[in-house]
Amino acid sequence: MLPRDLRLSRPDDYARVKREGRNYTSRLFVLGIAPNTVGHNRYGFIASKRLGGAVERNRARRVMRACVQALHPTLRPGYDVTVICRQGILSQSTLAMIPELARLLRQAGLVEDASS
RNA sequence: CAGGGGACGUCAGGCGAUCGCGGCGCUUCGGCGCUGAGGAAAGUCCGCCCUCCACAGGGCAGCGGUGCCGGCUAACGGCCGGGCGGGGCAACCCGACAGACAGUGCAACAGAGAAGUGUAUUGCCGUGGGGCAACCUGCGGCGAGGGUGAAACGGUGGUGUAAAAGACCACCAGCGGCGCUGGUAACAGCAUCGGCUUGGCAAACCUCACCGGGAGCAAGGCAAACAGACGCAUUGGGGCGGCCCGUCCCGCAAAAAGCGUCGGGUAUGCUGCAUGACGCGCAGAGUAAUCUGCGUGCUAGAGAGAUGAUCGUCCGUGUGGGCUUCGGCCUGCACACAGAAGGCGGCUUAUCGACCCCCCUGGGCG
RNA sequence: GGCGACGUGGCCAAGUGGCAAGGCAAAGCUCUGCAAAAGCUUGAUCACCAGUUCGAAUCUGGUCGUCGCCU
Repeated sequence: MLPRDLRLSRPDDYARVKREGRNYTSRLFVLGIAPNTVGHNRYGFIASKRLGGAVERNRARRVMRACVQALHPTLRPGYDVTVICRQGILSQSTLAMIPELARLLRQAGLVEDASS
């Protein structure tokens, strides 16, 4: 799913989302969303050092990517999205996270009305 | 059988399905094929390769490191073998293991005295004085006994004496010198002599021997972008991160180039970036570390960072529940430490466990 | 990824081999009708684990944590 085109790569991109975007928070995630001009969505994933070592942080990012992969076809294009995980994500199963992330995206208005 | 030790150790769940990710190759641009984390990838504690500082030279000072002997290695603070010391009944394990008669220094408190051929209002002995006595006190000798301390200036027995003492003697321990034997050496054994004892701390300064130029892949190179000001010069200026030698660069008409200071700007692309002191197998040399030869293999290369998600099945261990004909069966859960970022050799630290081989001690049976 | 510095009561900190200063804060007591101020008292695994030493916050090695720098 996420080839390189669909990922945020520059530090400036993350800073722009943090500065201009809107935030949506749940128990496991913090979403930052800002419109972009590239015509499709781009995603970035943040796992802080509070989660643990490199194994835990890489694991958290992979799980977040798997969730976004499942939801990406239903989303409205043209936005930069950052997903920040909070503590406790490593003890949750992936299948339980997808509805929670979908609820946040719907709250942000990114879910296509037709497909939902 | 129980407990324990060693080791070159080996492994780190296996197989399969669907949806996906990085790299390489092919492509009819739909896709297809191959391949994709570790023993520690970790900590960054050592040693190198590599890159830049022109070359990376010598000496002095300083700083840092290493420190029994021999060997291995590209090198090492690593490894192997040996010696010495310590621990264990043993197999075996552990050791920053040079020098304290080159010098300087340190030892709180307690204690008479803490290293100085030093030590006295505890004590022992002789003797004088006072007192009925217990006892008090002057002088002299002593360092054995008691006591303090982490540590008190050899031990035992005897001679000796008023009482004592290496004051003297015998044996023992320890120190030093010379010699012989074994060993490449560290060292060990033996013999002899000496003064009779000269302690501890060098992970205190230090001495001796040896080693080390500095910085690091965000090194460095190419391209792109941005692009100013000032200063520097003939018995000159600057570099080689201290000094000297030596050597190099620039300049000696100007300009350019160079160097320095300040300011501005910048994480954009490519490269460095993976065939190497490489892995595996066999044979040989060596006690071993290791080396040599032959054959064979190519084995991650990202750039906010690729291994994930959902399942099936099998095996092992632990644990909960149910059934049981006590052999087991069914089912649920859990199953280590941990993720490459230039590469390599080590060390250290983390780690649920499983397996192979060798050895020691104790018990039982034959 | 690389390089470097630092961990001492709740906070700021001195101490560099010999019973761990000081200030702020906190609690208790004195003083007061009550408070404030003042005075007195109380409190430390010296980040952790080993080693050297008679003796370690200090010296040495390792572990953990925090912070800074790189063009």
